[in-house]
Amino acid sequence: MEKNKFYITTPIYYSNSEPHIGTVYTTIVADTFARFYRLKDYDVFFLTGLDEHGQKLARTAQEKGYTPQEYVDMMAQKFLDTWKKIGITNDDFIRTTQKRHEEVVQKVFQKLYDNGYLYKGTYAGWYCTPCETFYQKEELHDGNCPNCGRPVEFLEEETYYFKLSEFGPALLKYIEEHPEFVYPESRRNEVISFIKSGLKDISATRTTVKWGIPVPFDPKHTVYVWFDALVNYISALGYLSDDDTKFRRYWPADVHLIGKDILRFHAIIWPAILMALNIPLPKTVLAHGFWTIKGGKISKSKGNKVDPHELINIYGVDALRYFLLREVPLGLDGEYSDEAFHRRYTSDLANDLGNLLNRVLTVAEKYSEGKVPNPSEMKEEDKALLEKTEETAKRVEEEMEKFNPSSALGSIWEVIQDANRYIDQQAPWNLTSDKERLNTVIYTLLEALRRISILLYAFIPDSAVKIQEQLGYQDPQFSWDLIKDVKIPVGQKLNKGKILFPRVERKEKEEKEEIASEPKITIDEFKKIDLRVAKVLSARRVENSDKLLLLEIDLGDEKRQIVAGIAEHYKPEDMVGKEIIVVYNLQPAKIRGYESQGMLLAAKDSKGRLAILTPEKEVDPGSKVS
RNA sequence: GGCGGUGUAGCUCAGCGGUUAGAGCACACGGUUCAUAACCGUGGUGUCCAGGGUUCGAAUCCCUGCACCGCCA
Repeated sequence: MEKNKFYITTPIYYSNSEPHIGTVYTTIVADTFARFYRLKDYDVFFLTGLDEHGQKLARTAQEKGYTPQEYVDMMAQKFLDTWKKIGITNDDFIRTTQKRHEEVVQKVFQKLYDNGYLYKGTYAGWYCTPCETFYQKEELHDGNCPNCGRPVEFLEEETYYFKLSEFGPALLKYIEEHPEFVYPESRRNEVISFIKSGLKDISATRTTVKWGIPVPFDPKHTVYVWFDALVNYISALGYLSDDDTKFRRYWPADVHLIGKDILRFHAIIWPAILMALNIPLPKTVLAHGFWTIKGGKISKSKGNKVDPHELINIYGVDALRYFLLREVPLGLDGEYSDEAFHRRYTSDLANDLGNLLNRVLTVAEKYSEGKVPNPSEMKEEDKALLEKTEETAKRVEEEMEKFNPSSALGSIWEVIQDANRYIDQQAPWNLTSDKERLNTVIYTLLEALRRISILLYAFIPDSAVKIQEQLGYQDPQFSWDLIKDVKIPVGQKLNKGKILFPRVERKEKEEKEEIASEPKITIDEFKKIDLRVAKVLSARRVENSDKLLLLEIDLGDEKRQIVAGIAEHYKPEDMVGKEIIVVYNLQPAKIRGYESQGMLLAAKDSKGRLAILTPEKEVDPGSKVS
């Protein structure tokens, strides 16, 4: 009988920036599902890759002094290195600059054109040259760019549209008939209400972007990156190419794992393209949440990023995998904190699991010569522990089918807790006068650990392997069937090794940084900070934010806008006309969609009162502060 | 502004019409010594956001308000 297949994808990541906690999260989750279904003997195909086209990327490459191709090659290596380090078991790595991909995109594009799903039109909008972005009239702020506040110009560009508007009813019908198509349900509702609000045709080519795939029937156009990127899911399988065996074998995808930010592309536009191509839709689009830090989004401009490499260096790959998979149910946002990470590591991995392995092997070393002992008849409590592992296997399967690795891990930890309880209750160290019973207890524990290692394999593979090695397996064996059928061989020599999850002393680093007071800086370092007096010309609240004000300020020779987190303390009208102190040479940052070109200085006391710094008497705007 | 979600123990969350509201972590006490100061047991705390309604009965259903979040415009 032919094996069941399981095709899972991650989005292809934009190679503009290096792997970060978000991309690492997505990839680890996908890897866990891939490993899990391989354990269950499915024929798994796990795809990830990179999105390497687009204007933004070409510009970044240029800024860094590379050709676009050199730059994406370099970035691809960084991604591959990271995936290797984390133990990602992808079966292919698609890059949109690969010929195999470009050819398929062109063929797909041609096919859609031939079938009448693409038509030539013009794209009209207000264009902000510095931001290289089109806006619709409603998006503008007082007629200016909502991003940088600068004037925009009305432009028209020739483009080919994809007839998305035709697919609304068919998509709705499909989603209603396939409740598992979008997951979790809250996202499904979002998709439905978006479709019901009416779909518009969507621009699918650009004439101004050169770093992209040329449109075969009109080469002055390139295919818009979103289209280019989506096709990766079938181009990697060889759709419309000479050898399409993989496409025939694996399509449709079982799971497109994505972040919630790209839900519309995957749950609306991509299915519409597939319908236009007359090929089946993916079974499930699974949208996960974001990681936040102290309630805010993780972003470079806030400087609150989490460095996955650093966590791996301190705690190990499996700790990172475990934390990301366990801490938060898939689909919800999760709050990252070093404390939470450390707590998970210490209490779950070190205390519960690592310590269990360690104490069992010590007992075996002391009381059964470091070998798997020969058990005599098992009592109820022995059988109960082993049966629990089988029940847990079923529960893990159920939870994974519901896309909930967090709960799956929760149930595995119940077995680990049971095993800890079992060893306490049986107290093998008190059984030295009853050798038969002692051997049975030790055997039961070793066998339970063997089973636990298989339960854990998809989630924390390195540790699962290490557990089996310590149980004396030369060549660790992982297969879901082995949870019940096979028993650990009597007489097998155990191989107690290093502590699985050694305790990590936290705080050292941070305490040094925080408590050892702030380091002194030199006068030269201080001089790097350019402080200026500015006069507030206008102020208004930033929409959807209680804390932010958008200030337009006069710096003598120039005007700037800054975003300041003072709205809870100052009303916009109070600010107008005030002179403030700003950091003039601060790297601009985008906050809530607005570019902040500086930072104002203010003092906050422990009671939460906030006071803005202002010159003691009026001086000309633009004056330097020193 | 529209649609949707969330608000439960110090923290993270489960429960979503029916006995005295639960789990993990944290905390306290006890046990244990095989173990990574680990493990096991016991224990407490909750105006279940606020107000109103439906019901024999509501954390659970309905309405209103507040707060936060998401999607859209």
